[in-house]
Amino acid sequence: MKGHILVIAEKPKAAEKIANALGKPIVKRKYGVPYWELTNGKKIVVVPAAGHLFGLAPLGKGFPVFDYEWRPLYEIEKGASHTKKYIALISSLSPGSSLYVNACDYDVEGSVIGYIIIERFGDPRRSKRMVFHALTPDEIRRAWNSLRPLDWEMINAGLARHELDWIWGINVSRALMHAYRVATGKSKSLSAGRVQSPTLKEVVERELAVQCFVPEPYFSVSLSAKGVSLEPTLKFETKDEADHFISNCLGKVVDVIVNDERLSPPHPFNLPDLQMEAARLYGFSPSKTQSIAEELYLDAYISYPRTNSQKYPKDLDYANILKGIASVPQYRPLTKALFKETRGRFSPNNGPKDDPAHPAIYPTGKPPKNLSPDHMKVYDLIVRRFMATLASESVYEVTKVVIEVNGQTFKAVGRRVKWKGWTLYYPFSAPQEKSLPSFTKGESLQVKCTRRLQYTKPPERYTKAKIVKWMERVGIGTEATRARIVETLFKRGYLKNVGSKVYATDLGIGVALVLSKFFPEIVSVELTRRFEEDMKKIMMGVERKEKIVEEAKKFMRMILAKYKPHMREVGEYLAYSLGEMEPPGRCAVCWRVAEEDGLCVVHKRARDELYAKYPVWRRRLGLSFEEYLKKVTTLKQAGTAAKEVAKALLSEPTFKG
DNA sequence: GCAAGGTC
Ligand SMILES: [Zn+2]
Repeated sequence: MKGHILVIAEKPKAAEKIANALGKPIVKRKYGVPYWELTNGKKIVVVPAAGHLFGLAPLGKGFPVFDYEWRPLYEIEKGASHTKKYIALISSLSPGSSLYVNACDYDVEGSVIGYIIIERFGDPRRSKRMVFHALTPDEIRRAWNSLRPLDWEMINAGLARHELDWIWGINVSRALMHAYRVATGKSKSLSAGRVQSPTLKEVVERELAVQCFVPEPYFSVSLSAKGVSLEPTLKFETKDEADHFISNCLGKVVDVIVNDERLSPPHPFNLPDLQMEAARLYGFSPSKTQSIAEELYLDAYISYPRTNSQKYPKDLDYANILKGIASVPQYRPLTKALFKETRGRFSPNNGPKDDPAHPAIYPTGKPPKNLSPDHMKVYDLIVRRFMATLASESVYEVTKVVIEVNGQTFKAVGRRVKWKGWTLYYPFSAPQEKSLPSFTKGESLQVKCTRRLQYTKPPERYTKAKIVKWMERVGIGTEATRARIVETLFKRGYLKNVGSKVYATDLGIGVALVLSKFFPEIVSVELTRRFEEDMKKIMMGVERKEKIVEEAKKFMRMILAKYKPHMREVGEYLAYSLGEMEPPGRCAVCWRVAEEDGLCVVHKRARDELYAKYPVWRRRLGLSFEEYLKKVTTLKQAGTAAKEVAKALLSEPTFKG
């Protein structure tokens, strides 16, 4: 066969590794993009993509819209101008190729990235799929020697994912924007989607739970002996019950147990864990941590960061990486200790989580140079975590003193380090040490009992990092997209930050309510499960992509037909949420539109909570309803909406007279 | 102008 073989990689770094594994390449440049040429029996040209180079775009204007086509990303997306040079390079090197090899990551998106390129500039009939599970020389050569036919099942599953997300996202977004325009004559960027809308709903639900929260009173009794607090703290419903307990506070030490507690090293970092730790320790937002990690990766300090894996690659050269790390003075004592305790035999504490295309995050060993303080913080987390995953268990001597008071057992716990193990390298999640005074088995002692009137706390608000973690837990979005989608919700004005805490705005609450009513599917994580099942069917060959997409269009037409008569009503509701229009029937407490009993959704929920919690307060504290409402208005634990309703009720004639 | 998904 004449002509060269064109190998298409997903990104420049992968292209370079593939070329180096297949022979002795010469690196060339065209349009500012590197590519690699080599001879291995035949002439091989390895070219990089930069992720997706093409995307779906509508054919024609209007709403609803069901016609679309694949177009170059730089034509349809702001901020994608860099893709132009990659497309130019690939289109210029494609003619005359005898074979096209899709060597993108082995997942559905990689299959789509390579396929669209081949379909545009090459020929699917003269194409192969290269399947590798790590970018190591051996694995790449193995994959090269067993090229597979084009993977139509994965391609079609991936194309279906793109089309389904587009059909749902674009149409429901336009449904919101058109409603707003019908009502106000103005235009505004509003959006909805399979991933962002369930996330918005979750944060809005938390917002309402906090705003409407009415605490419950209880009496706590905390115990201490010899100045050490005992666990657990007791909770009583009434003062009498608590007083009954503290009337006799004589304790007896029934046991003193000394045990070794062994703590396993942490798992290797995947992106969500890194984002969580950087947020916990340094207050970094997930998108900030991600962009720093991406820059460290592009400068070759760390491996690929957009991964869910908690497993290092099989034949990673740990010793070599550690030698590189040792060139930084502050790490040298640590690498030395690690070589000593492992005797150079490294076995990481790999975790359970996997990724179809990339291993866990690890440092490459390249000595850091001129890193900004923030880059250094993320780099430091990655290096220390890497060493900790290779280190031994840490061992604590744990002393448990069991004390009986009034027939109930309590304990005081002391903790002392016996062997630091992994906490030497990664001290950020080491348990606190605590020393105890001496207790003797059989000893009688006076226990100090303190009774306090306390109030239950509202649920905690999300931080950006916790939202990303929630998305991961319920299985929506990917490592590459979660942080960005959270930022999108902020950009739309649906969410805002107060300090590090996330609040839903009135617009966010309004959009979530509208979507829940008219497009309940899009605010549910179940839509993602349905997409996944559809993709599985396509991959197994039991269903055709065309049929799945047609069904989605049919369903969308149906729900949009039901929605259309309500457009003005929805648009006005959004305008009320933005404070741009005055609702005809206002909430008795705020400016929102009244839904029921003269109250908006928020204040109605707060009122229901107030009525539901009163019996508890009457029983426990013997308060009248009026006394209860007055008390609620003074509590910091109570939500703002709950306080507002309590004040409104107090100003009613019943209480005034 | 809107999604979610890649990656610079
Ligand atoms: Zn209200």
